[in-house]
Amino acid sequence: MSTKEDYENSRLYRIRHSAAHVMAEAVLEMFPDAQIAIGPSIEDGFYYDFDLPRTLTPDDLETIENRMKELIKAKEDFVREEVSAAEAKEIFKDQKYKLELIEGLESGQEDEDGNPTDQKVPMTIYRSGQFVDLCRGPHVENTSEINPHAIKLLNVAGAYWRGDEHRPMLQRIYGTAWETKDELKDYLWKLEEAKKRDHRKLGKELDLFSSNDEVGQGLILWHPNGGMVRHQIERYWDDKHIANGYDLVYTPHIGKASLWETSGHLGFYKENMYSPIVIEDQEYFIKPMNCPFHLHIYKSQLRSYRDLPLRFAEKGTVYRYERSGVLHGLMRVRGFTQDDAHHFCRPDQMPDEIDFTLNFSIDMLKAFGFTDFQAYLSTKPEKSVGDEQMWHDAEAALEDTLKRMNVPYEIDEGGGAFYGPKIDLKVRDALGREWQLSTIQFDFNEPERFDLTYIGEDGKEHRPYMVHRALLGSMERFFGVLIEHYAGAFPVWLAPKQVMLIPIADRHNGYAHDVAARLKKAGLRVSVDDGSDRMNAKIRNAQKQKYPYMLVIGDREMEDKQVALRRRNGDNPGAMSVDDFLAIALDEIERKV
RNA sequence: GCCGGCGUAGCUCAAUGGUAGAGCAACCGCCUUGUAAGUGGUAGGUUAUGGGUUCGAUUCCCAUCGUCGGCUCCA
Repeated sequence: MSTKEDYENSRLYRIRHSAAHVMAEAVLEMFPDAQIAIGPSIEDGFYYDFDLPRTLTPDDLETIENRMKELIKAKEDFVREEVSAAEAKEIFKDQKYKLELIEGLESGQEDEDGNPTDQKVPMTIYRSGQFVDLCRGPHVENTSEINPHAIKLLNVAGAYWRGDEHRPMLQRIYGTAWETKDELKDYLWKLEEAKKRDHRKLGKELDLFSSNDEVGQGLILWHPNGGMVRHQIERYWDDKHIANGYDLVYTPHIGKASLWETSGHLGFYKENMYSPIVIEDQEYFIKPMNCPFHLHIYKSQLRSYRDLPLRFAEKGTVYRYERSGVLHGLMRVRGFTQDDAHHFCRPDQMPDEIDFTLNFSIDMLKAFGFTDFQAYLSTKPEKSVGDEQMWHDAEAALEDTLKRMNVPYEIDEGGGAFYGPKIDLKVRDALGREWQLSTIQFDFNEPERFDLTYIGEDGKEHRPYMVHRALLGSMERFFGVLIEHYAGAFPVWLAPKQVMLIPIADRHNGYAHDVAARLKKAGLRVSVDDGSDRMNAKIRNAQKQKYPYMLVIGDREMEDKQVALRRRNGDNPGAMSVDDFLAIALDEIERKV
């Protein structure tokens, strides 16, 4: 895997950045009064932000793309020039966003994209054809290095100037660029493939879940098929937790305002919480997190150092206000169930506890078929509680674990929660996309606020350390990721329906039902298609529903007391005894393949 | 929340300023079938909701709701 720096030094990066300039040139030809903002390379492509007199249409994109191809063929050189602030201001005198960037550069506080920096960047411009941009580069030497058959404009979207919602909304054109036509083709294929795997589409096709106008946005209805997958996930999860020193707990969905005062949520998290409900003159809030309840379970009795670590786990359903525009299928919802747990331990146990948690997390994700992980260590944010030393120690402890366990990680400076630093784990799915699932978070805040203690060896009260963690993240998001990872073809152990029996003619129905009963008794999830369709149609339907096993039953099978196995991947092992099939199925379930 | 697109039958999608159409699914038949769609028929829509323009709106305009692509924010 190449790093970010490698990418920034790559030819592809220069090609994309240069393509962004060419695009801006084409747009400026079309709209001479356009105000241009910034246009960098990004993963898989580039964009440029514009302030235009009217909104762009898909037709405009085609026009712009065609013009770009002409400009590329014009073989224009990219010419770099270093300029003074005054010269820059003269060149960009009609470009208000550029002038703003120039001021930032001049102050030495910002780079040419307006990001804070502590080193003063020399002011440079790049010219290509009629176009000139304030830009650090680098670029290709000449537009001819951009392959006109390997670029494509993808879509237009709104984007705030400098990503700030209080500033003007600009129009952003996204494009992609590659070195060769084939690479572009591969990329577009990947986009198509991603569309096919979209969990929202598969959720409908496989009848897994839905959401509904009348219920409310961001609130998920799990249908029987989705419910079965979830049940299997949860069953495995429960067993694993019990086997690994966790206690399962259950807590209510609402709690009194004073609870959330104590926890600090009303101080730090209120904008994500729903309005209170009033019961007998007392305000109650729907929980956005489970921790305060778990803390009270801890506090329900005196704890000895011998009791620690304590691990309370709960699949706790929480509700958070999310702005309507951010909701997305199962990935971002307003009501979700976290696979939550809180660990309480002595300070000396903390390193082991973190090691354990990260290990457990990775094992859990591996069981579901994820093998490629990337960790992010998030450090102290601006708004935070706890003293510097605690933060430093905790961050060091987390980092030590990552190093010990050899998990590749990046530091997300200032990305921690207000109450402590955290490790987030992202998994890479079958298409190479990253999803954030696990999070392991230190908490300096709540043990203090709730005055948690344990009695130490010395007979005195001590403050325990606390870790929050969610491994799958939330059942909703995890399910969404699972659907996309497997394109709906879940491993047998998770598949909502495992076996479809396909009698060829009506006279085989009785035997098919007998076989079904036998398989059900062995614990398999079995259906019988005893309708009047032809066998071919029955197979097609079962394939589309992604049944892992189809068992065809005709005269021969009935005669020999067998079943003819067909797998959803098209493999056709043929006739075998019911016991042989059962052995295969149960083995694959056991091995989670 | 913001910018832009979209909302027609359970699903996928047509069509038009003048009574809304197909395929699949559903239902009722016929066929009794050997590894991805046998066949005939029936039924199904106040064109998301509420206003407005118009002789007439599903089509044009506005608002609301939902949804999609992004931005910002996150499990």
